[in-house]
Amino acid sequence: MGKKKRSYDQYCTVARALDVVGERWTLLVVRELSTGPKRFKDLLGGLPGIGTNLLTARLKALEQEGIVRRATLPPPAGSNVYELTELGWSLEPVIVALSRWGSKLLGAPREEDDLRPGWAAVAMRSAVESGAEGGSPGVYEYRIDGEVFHLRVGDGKVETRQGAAPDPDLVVMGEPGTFLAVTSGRLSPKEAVESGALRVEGGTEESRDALLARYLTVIGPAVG
Amino acid sequence: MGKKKRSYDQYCTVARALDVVGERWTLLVVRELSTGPKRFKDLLGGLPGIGTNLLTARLKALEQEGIVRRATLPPPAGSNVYELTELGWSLEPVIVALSRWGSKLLGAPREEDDLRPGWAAVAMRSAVESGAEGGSPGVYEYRIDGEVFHLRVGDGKVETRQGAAPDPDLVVMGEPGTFLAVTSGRLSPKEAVESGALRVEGGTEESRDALLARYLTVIGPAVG
DNA sequence: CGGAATCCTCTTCGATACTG
DNA sequence: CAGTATCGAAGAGGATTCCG
Repeated sequence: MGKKKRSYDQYCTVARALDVVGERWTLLVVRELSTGPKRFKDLLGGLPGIGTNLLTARLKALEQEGIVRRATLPPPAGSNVYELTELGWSLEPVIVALSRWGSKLLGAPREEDDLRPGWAAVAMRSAVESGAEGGSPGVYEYRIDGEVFHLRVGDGKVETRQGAAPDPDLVVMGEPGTFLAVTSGRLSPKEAVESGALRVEGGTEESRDALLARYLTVIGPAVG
Repeated sequence: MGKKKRSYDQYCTVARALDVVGERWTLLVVRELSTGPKRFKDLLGGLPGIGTNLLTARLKALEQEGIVRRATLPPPAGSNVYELTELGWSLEPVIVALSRWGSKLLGAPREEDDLRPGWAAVAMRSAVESGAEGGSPGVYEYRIDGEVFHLRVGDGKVETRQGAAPDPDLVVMGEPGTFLAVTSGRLSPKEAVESGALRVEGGTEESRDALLARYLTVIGPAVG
């Protein structure tokens, strides 16, 4: 019994995209994988509220569409993980556009809201000025509530990945909520640093201010 | 009886965006309005398969979120229409990103697919090179299967609207399928014009080639 | 014309329990 | 750890009806 997938049946680029990634949870799975490969369990942790059956179903569908692929991490890890294919990575602009738009709506956290460091990392990636994609190259490490990410800007590309950077220009530390307050425009990066809500390390003592200045030209509120 | 809206309950910019526009049909309603205000009946026509009850529900939700507003067209039309608010228009990058990604997936039309001129117009808008948003200003009129749209590029903005342009630089005519073949990269604009699948008018006989050349620098396949 | 409301069926979702 | 299985609840789809 081939369960025919539900489709809008419209010969339209937008509808076709939504046929594939428009179902509930699907783009959030892509969001989780947009910082790097993850195990089933990690995905569950980053998607509170999804059922195991639904996550399985979404991953299976995404694999079938060529957006996600299963892989085994090189030793010594050796874990089975899910990762984005090239087609999957090409959804980045969609995630970024949604994140930038969502920044406008993001007020203060609500009582019932969950919050994960990875979500802050995704928001910070979308806060990189699109004009900066050509210039202002650099590698910035984020330590958010114990989890580590890095943002790499250069060669016309911007990427955020889980894990430490080999040799970051700058390290920025803080709570997830602080990073999100910055991307949503409720807190300026400058203020955040001055108040100590964000701590900055890296470079020599003399170069730190210059590095920070450069970093501040790269990021900005995602709103706008 | 406040039916509490379903939410991901994540303090995340992407999840917040999807809380608001992630439901089935919602972004397609926005797509329809992205070429200008429309009456309920026109929306139904542009969204084959949606029920009147569901369209009503989506419009009501969008209105409540401040994305859509009801308006009355100035005389002599006087129709009651739905139009995007400023917040609604700011969803353009999301529609464009989805359209560009969907262009990769769009093969030949399937048996069961519907096809509307407006969908081709949306795809053509997303095919405008992002680099062109600063330069190459111009107004291009599309006549697609009897319906008229125009694309305006300039001042760092790109917009497609229903209706004729007052004084277009160029008029391009053709079937919806042809426009979509161009945006999906299966047919080069140059070939389309040379084969007569797209007809071009406007300018003087001497300036037409220059205009067309300029137009071709503005658009390109949305894929990529 | 421009919706809103109702009814019924089907699919999808969400939560939990269970298994290799 | 990585999923399957199951089942009640919610949402979607389609038709039809009602209302101003």
